[in-house]
Amino acid sequence: MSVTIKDVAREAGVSVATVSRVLNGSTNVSEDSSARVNEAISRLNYSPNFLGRSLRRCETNVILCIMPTSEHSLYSRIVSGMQRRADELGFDIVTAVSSGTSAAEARQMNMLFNKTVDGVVLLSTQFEAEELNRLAKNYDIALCCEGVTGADLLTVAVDDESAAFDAVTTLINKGHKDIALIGTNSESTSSHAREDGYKLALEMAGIPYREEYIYRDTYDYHCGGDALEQFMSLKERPTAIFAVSDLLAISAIHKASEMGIKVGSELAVMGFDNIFMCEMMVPTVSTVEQPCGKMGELVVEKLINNIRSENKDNGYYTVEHKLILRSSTGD
Amino acid sequence: MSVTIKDVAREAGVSVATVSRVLNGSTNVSEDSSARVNEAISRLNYSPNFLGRSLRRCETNVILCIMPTSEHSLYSRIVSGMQRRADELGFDIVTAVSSGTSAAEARQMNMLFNKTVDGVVLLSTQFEAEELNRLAKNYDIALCCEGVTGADLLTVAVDDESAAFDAVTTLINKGHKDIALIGTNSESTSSHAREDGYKLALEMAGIPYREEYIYRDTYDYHCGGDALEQFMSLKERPTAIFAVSDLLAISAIHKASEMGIKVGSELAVMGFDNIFMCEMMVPTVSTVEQPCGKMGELVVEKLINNIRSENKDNGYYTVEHKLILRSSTGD
DNA sequence: GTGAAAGCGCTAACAC
DNA sequence: GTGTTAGCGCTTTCAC
Repeated sequence: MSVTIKDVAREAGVSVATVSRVLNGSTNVSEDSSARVNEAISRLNYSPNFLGRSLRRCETNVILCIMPTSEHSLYSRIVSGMQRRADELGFDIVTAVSSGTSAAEARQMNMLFNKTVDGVVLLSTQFEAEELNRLAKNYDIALCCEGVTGADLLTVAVDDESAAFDAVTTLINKGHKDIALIGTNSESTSSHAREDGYKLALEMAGIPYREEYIYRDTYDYHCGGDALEQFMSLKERPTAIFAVSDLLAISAIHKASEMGIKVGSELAVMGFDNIFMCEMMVPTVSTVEQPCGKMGELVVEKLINNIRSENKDNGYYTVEHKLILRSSTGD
Repeated sequence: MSVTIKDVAREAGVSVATVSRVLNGSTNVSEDSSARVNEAISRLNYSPNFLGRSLRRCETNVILCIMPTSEHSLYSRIVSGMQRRADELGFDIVTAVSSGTSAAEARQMNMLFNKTVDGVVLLSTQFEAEELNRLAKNYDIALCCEGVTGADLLTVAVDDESAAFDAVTTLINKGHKDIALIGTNSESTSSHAREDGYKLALEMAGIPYREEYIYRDTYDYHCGGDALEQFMSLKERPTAIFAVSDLLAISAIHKASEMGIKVGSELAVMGFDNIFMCEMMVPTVSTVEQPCGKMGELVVEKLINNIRSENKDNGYYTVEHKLILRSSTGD
């Protein structure tokens, strides 16, 4: 059916070994042979079978990126960065969406076990630290964007606590004292770290922590609006809100707008992630930007190093965040 | 290094053939052997090498979905549908992002040529019809969401012309006569078909087509706002706008809001696609919904049929669209 | 500079 | 019901 290296060899009048040498850029081939092989290749429209090659070489040069959803511009941008660097290093990136379920994630991890891919990058995971540590012993796995407490494997992420600290401190410097937090009950470490940063910022400014200014639910869109409703039902309404994700911030802004509250002047709102929508909203949304492209590049580079090397780097690499101030905080 | 079928065979005290039979659910294995093999498998934590299997079977049971961007909820939802159906049929879906460049797309198509995947679904493509027809002769390729004029291969999409016709007719039925169009100059067939639907709706209602009510640029976000500015500079401003994509509609709404124009009452805006953001905007955005999940399921099912069969189905399958009316049209 | 041949891990045809 | 073996397409050692 398909044209193989044998066909090329026959067509070029050389052995398969010579064809293979040409394919892999070996120097030990005469110009004449090389030319005849290349000619045969294009004449037959030959494309090497990577299954054979990978089986023989015990490597695929493919990295799988598993993400909970592809509907998050944060992830898309990380993947773009991964692709950029992978391309330079001769690797391909393929992605799979786990929908945040451990069943799907486990199934997709099979591609690692059955040698379909050389390594995996997890953008947020359902696996426990223990399980990850066990897996990382035998396979090349990395976390990106979202660390796991207690997991001892290659990780690239922003310093969530310090980023949240900066965000809230910015609100404080604008004169706000009554600052509410929209957090989550999820097990995600980033959510907790951002909450820690919020608390620290208040503490450093000598502002008392008030339990009624904290709303915790899930990352689901409607929770932002729910939080806002609750905050606005308080006697002492907050004048500013820090949400641990842009989507929650946007939902809160949406609800505020419905309630006739002027976001930007009457109420300041700050999100986290800098998703595209932040610029499209009315008002535009202030937020903390994660350097997605850079995170993707870095994690791929480190992971490929691990794939190629014996002694694994299981470091935790922190990348710089950046505050983006827009209309929702009156900027 | 890795544990292979041989190790399992030795451990279980049987031949590799028997292990293979157990692995593949053959009935011709005694209960005793089967039990011993399964025991050995779990004792050794064995996972079959898919490179070996795929090489031997000449199939991978993996389908690649190439998309121009992963930052479009439309595509994410299509992929979800693809995964759902693929899972039922024993296939895996992996995705790759071409960024809308033919270079990346061509590189990703290599996975088809080098046997890394069994088939490809293209969600919008840079390939010409001719090229696609040539490729489809030898490989299993399908288009989803976006057809290509003159391409004779398996395609699943909505009837863009009829969908746009319905959208514009809805505006007309609301009493609008001055209806502008935000289209594109892109080569995408869907954009053109939607423009045709717009024209047809006007024609059927006896409303004259006015060139100054047409704005064509790219799918880029800012173009919606640019269009709105131009429309509002006209002496006779349109009272309604139909945009060929939600992003363009949202951009126009954003700009209108900046200009103090009340969208929903003073100006009706209708988009296309029903992306998540439609519900998050203030006002929420009326639009035409494409049945993404269904399209994904259908295209995967048909493509797998093609992969498994000799005579290829290169039909063009149309799925039903649905109008979603929200605040931006005063609903 | 080149070819013959072994073997990567697996499945399936064949023999018993 | 089970084992032996050829061979999928490729790379790479070894010999020349």
